[in-house]
Amino acid sequence: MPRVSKEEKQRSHDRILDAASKLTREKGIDATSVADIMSLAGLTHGGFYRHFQSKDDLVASGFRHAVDEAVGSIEQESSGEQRRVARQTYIDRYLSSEHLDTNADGCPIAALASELIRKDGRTKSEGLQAVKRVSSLLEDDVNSVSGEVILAMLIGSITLARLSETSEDGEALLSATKRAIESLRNVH
Amino acid sequence: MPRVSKEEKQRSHDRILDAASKLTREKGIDATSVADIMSLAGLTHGGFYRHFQSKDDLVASGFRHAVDEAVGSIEQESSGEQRRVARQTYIDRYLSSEHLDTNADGCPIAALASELIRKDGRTKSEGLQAVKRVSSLLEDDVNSVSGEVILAMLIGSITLARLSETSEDGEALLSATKRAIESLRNVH
DNA sequence: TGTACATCAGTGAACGCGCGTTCACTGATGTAC
DNA sequence: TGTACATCAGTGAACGCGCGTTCACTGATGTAC
Repeated sequence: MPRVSKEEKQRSHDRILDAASKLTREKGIDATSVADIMSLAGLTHGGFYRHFQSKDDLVASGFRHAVDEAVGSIEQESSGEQRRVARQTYIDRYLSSEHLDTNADGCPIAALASELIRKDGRTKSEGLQAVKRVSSLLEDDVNSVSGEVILAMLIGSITLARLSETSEDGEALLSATKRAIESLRNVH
Repeated sequence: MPRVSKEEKQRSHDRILDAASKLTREKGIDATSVADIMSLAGLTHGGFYRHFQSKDDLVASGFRHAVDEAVGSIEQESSGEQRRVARQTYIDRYLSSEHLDTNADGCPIAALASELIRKDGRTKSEGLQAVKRVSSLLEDDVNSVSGEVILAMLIGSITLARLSETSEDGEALLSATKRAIESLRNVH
């Protein structure tokens, strides 16, 4: 059957990126194999190296892809009221019960945090950049609570909520975190 | 040379537990092999199954061991002023620059969070219990901010601090989190 | 526009490697008399 | 207390397996004339 057109190759490339981005968030980086990813993308593992240099390369690209999807559109809202609304929407979605069950489509930083810490090279660097991007998105000009602290609360909260015994407990924690963030905003 | 006395076996057992507890926090669960652990404990891998039923069994036990070491003594302080002091000491140490660099001796929940979420069986259950124990330790009777929210802030904060480009950035985030926790305490 | 040929996306078998686990073995420890 | 024997902690080779990566191959795509 092969070879395949340039357009078809680009579509394959995108599917591999999507598959990697979701599978790594769902099962973790180490537990996701190249063959799993290719299979989800509807291909066999042998063709992988026509698209990426290595698994590490794909993981870094897949992570970046996930971050772009999560915050890319919000970053466009350059300032003022629209930015404020987008930020609040982001927080509300982050602390929603949907985000609690859907790791595969959820925040890539939260999903991969303890693996990212131990990575190096491009994957680590994409992790650092992601934290910066989301932090600056959450930065609020009118008061002094930093975007990084808010992000820490979001990540810690969704992580612990996923380590709760029941989804009710998890949702209660997410709500409590939301109230805490609002309290912090009103302090200064 | 073998066999070895009961006391000697107990010492081996403890060394294996210690080694597992540190190595998994340092390198992650999947990236730590049974042979690595046995080697750090001064033994060869073959003897492992005289001590534990499986790697999973050891990981769960090692995690429990780490949690006991971290909070066991503080849990003894049953109430009142001593408890309050112990809790503040815990938070100060958690948000210290020492904790930033020493993953192997640091909070096991933060070190393994995104791996624990995906585990099942005893390891997952030890993770759930650990969150409960540390949360209730951080619960403050005099005001309404829950222990779980504080723990979420601690875990999110140390994780992001470890994903900072410089240790100065990391320490700044830890300090900012400390101030945020104090603000929350004074709100209600 | 049509033809001849080079390219290369995708396939599936194969590679070397490290993993968790098993096993035959050793010899000091523990126990029964 | 001393002796004979069973137990079993620890060793190191071996197992089957899945992994990331490589490779010869196929045949449609892309290109040069």
